[in-house]
Amino acid sequence: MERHTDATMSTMECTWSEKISGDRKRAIDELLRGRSFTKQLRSVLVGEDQQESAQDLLVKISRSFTNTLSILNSGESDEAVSQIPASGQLYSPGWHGRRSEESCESGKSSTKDRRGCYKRRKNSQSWVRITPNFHDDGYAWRKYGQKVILNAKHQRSYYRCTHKHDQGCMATKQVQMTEDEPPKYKTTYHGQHTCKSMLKSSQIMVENSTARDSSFLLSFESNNQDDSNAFFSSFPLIKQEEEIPNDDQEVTYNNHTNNNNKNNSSSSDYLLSLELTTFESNLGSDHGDVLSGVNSSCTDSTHSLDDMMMDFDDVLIGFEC
DNA sequence: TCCATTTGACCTAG
DNA sequence: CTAGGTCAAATGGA
Repeated sequence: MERHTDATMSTMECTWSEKISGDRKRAIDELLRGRSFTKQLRSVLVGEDQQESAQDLLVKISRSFTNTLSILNSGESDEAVSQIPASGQLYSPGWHGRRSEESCESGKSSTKDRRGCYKRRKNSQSWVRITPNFHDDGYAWRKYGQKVILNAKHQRSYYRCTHKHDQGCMATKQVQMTEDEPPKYKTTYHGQHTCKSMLKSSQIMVENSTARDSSFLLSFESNNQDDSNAFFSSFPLIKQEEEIPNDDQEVTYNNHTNNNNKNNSSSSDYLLSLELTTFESNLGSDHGDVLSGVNSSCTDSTHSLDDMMMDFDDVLIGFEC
């Protein structure tokens, strides 16, 4: 509440529904752009269009979806605050990455009293990586905690991005040694890096390509059906993983929800994630056989590009209606 | 002095 | 109520 900027204050005069419809239109525009880029990409992939590289188009598509999600997130209710700050606010001084203050705001004021004030990320996106040795993913991490975990032999370490405070980067990770023999390191990533020191994202690609590890598991998790962010936020990472053919690596996409019955809901977000997951999987050579079918509808990874475009169109139609 | 890590307290979700 | 996630004071190393 106190976090409203002047700009948002001024917009409060217009009705909520007006704002929603404006955001909705912008979101649709973004999606339409994405669709256009996707069609171009299809042309590139089938050899009709040599002017633009598939990689450039992928970047554009990814950006389009990110913009869309930012728009949609910024239009959400006060209750549902985006995990991904809208682009314009990313490095604003007022944004410290902690949304939880609202829950602690009432009555308490001293900084000491605010210890532990946070909201546990119940629905945030996460992906897991298991490596035989401690994995340096190239980002600057700072350890902020360590806990003994029930039924686990080893403690779990908690890391956040070093740039959390100066750039509001909300990426965190947890590292825990498994009880395997030999022990492995299970790293669970939460959130995406929004900091500018993404200097090493290319390094991540290189690391993966060199793949000194005989194998690792990478699974993307979204525990919330609304959390389409999860999928899109990991977009760049998925792309990087997919780009380098590596027979040894095992990639598993998880799009599981806590409630099975939620799968029955024909949420557009969910559909979009599914189809694009399939789409991505088909992009990088033959990963079709690697894609483990967490979702039954996803096991058929042999859609033609046209089929996927049709599905994509359907989704957009759903949005427009 | 600065910065990263350690560690116990604190808070929330389940 | 408990387990897990986060905070921040204390501590240590460069």
